[in-house]
Amino acid sequence: MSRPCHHNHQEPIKLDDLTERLREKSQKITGPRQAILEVMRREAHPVTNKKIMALLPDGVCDLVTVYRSMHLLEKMGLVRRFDFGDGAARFELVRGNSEDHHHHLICTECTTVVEIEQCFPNALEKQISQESGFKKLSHKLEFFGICPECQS
Amino acid sequence: MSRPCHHNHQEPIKLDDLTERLREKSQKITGPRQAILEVMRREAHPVTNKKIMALLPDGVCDLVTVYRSMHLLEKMGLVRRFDFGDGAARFELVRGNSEDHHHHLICTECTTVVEIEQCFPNALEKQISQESGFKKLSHKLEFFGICPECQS
DNA sequence: GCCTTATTGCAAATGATTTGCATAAGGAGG
DNA sequence: CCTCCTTATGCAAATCATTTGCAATAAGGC
Ligand SMILES: [Mn+2]
Ligand SMILES: [Mn+2]
Ligand SMILES: [Zn+2]
Ligand SMILES: [Zn+2]
Repeated sequence: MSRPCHHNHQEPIKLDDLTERLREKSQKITGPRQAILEVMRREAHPVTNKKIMALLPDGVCDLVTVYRSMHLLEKMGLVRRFDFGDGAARFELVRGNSEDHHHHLICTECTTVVEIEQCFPNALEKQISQESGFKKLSHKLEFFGICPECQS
Repeated sequence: MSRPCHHNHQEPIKLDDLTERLREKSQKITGPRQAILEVMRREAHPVTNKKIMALLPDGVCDLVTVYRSMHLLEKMGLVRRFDFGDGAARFELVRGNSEDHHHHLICTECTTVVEIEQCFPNALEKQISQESGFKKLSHKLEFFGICPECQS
């Protein structure tokens, strides 16, 4: 069983947040962008551009617009990009503190995804930074395995 | 400064290893495969197919053959695949115990690579396995940062 | 409403990786 | 060595995700 979720899954101010931040940069609040954010809010796990497109009401916009919008939302820090190792990028809405980050556990059989709260220990990352002389360390970490369903 | 390297960088039996394993599966010991392995032995860090192709003596083989060979070597456990987040797969020769694995620290400015010995704590991975019910856990982990050279 | 500027759609370009298929080259057996 | 069967390779073309160019369109400040 998994522990209580630490992420803030209900945060109704996201659309306003978008509006606000877009205005600051004199970017426009368009139908596609709002619709995409609506889709992202409903998703519990990272989704691909293609999937986002499919979840959008018919005719909202072109796939290219989804790509461009995700780049924008990523740059604005509203979504985060993940890589599950199949060639397609996935995005997840950033909820709560944008400093936080988390990882995933993906079933290699059925691609079921579980949100993971454990993270690479900060002390170890600091050690790596010191030993290497590198600054501004970050990491990409995802877990793979076989889910209960697929173990039969 | 980095610590003494724990990897077995001089292991002259690799080609025979290849020969042996290939024979077992009635696969052929071809020029391209031997040449590619020679290239891989000289590389300290993961390299892309394109780079391998460039490091090969002229006319050894086609890029497609490099792709196919790397798939084979990977399946045979002689090389391991890495993903540094730019769309190209990278491969590194497996030296020493094939159970071992390690990670990398990549400079986001100049793509300098440092081999990292720290790994995600086994205890934590076990905990994740128990909490999720997933089996056969593994993980993909790479670090990013700015190298000393690029910090100016 | 008007005007400037950002945004979109659509077609086409990219780049990495894969596939189809006819030809070439291993290597077991003689 | 020579033969034969099977695996490997080259080359061209196909895929797939993602990006770009450009003309047409929509936002939103005034
Ligand atoms: Mn998540
Ligand atoms: Mn390495
Ligand atoms: Zn599963
Ligand atoms: Zn650097």
